[in-house]
Amino acid sequence: MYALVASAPENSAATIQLMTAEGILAGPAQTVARSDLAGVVSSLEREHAPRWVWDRAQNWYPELLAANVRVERCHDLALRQAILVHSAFTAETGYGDNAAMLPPENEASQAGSTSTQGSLFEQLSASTGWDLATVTAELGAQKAAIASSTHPARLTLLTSAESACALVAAEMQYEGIPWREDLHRRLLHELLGPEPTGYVHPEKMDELAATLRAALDAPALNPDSPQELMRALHRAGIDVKSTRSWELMEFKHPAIEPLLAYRKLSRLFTTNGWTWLEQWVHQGRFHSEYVVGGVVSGRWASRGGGAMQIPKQIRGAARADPGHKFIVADAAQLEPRVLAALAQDSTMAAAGRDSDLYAGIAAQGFGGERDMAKVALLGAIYGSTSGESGRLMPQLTRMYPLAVGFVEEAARAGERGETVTTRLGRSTPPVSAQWRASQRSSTAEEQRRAESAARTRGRFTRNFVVQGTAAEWACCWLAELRRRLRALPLETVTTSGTQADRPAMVFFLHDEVMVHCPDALIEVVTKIVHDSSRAATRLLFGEIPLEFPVNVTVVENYADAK
DNA sequence: GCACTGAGCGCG
DNA sequence: AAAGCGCGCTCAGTGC
Repeated sequence: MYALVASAPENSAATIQLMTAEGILAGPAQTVARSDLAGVVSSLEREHAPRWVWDRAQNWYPELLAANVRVERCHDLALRQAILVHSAFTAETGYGDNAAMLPPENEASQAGSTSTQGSLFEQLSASTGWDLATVTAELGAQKAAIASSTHPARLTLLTSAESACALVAAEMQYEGIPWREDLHRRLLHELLGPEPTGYVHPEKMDELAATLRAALDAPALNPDSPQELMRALHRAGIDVKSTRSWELMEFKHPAIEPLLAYRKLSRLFTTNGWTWLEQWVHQGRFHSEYVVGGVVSGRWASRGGGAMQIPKQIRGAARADPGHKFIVADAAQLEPRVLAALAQDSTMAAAGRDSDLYAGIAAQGFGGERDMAKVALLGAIYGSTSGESGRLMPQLTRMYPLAVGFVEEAARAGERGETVTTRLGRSTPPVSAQWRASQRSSTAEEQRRAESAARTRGRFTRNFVVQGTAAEWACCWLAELRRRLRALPLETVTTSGTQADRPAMVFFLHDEVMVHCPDALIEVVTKIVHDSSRAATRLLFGEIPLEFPVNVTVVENYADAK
């Protein structure tokens, strides 16, 4: 059973239509005031357990969660459309030409909540989501496109898992990461000094700036200005081409150390300091919005608060509640393993038989040098040509012709302007007409630039197939994890039997997931994490002679993970 | 004053 | 040791 959810003509209402899997309407559509929506959804969920179909989960689910209503499954039509529009598997179906225009994002449901940004136009357009006719037509068009595609099973899996992730993302946003404001403030005080009042810098930054100005003999220097800084460095005889820290570290000069220290503190103060704390941490939780499929490769992005760039420096402020632990799980060497599976390179798969793939590769041919094996393999996935990893490529190619050949072929296709596709069917967007035109250029200078652009695109497509398929593995892992956690019988696993005592996914970062878990459930949830990873591997690749091991640590404090 | 870009750096 | 992939955030600087 499907339950289609759409915007009613009146903005403050929704239309709900039940429909069978065969597309037959089950009863009349009902119009529900937005304020009654959660109650209606809750009772339909209990009665029919339908698959909810809506323009975007993000436009509907947050308000349901706020009313403590959760759903088992959905179709997020916008996320499915983003996949199907470009997928090579649906290229012959004509779907891309007929897809409905993407629904706007509902501003009110977003995590930022300060609502200071966003033009008047955006606020107006945000008020109208898809109506019932659009939702019905788009669902039909998507089902038809998948059914007539070259790989219906893979696209069904991908679009289902992606929709499940939309639910995961909204739930994570709602839960938030347990975040101890007092510990964060203590960390800031230790590193930066007392909280400054007004528009001044913290003590420790001012001290370092003064040391730096003295060392460079530049009393008026603003260390935040790359231009001023570059001039001052050159005057002091430090001949750098940029002021990047790795380049500065090559030089020996009394100004380098205070400059690097200043940079580090400045970054902490401006990005994750007191202002960040006030803006993003409320009632002991850090809430950020996740953007599923926000990256071309299908990885998640985040909006607001920089959830996916939390520096290691402040992870100590993430603490599990009393009686709880964080279960932090990350997939070991996910991308190299994905490459071995995609290329069906059984030699590389054999190297990954034990839990450390890099060590296995090092043992097979890099004289046991694990770091060397790692640099070489990542270089192959990123398209490195120079430096140490570039020099190691010939040896890697001799050892694993299938794996290296696979990414090389993806690179060549990208250079020719073709699209490439992940295991489950996410394709790169087509090259622009401008890009294609530039490839047929006449002058030598244009030719040189065109070749450079082609190589850049080759590195992109080379990485896309691996990073994108890794994102699909992680997406399936999350979906399986969510399903299994929901299936835990509430009364047998918690003392209080309340929603608050259930294990909750609270953070996800590409190949790592964090579950906030009551102490009594740590063993059972740890097993679920592992079971879900094995399920994800089977869903993507079937039965293959390669494991995707997951490292699990149980900690009170996120800083103690790995 | 606003929108945009580049530099720099945080994460994987 | 080197600088190859994908992002988001902040600030300085620029152009209107």
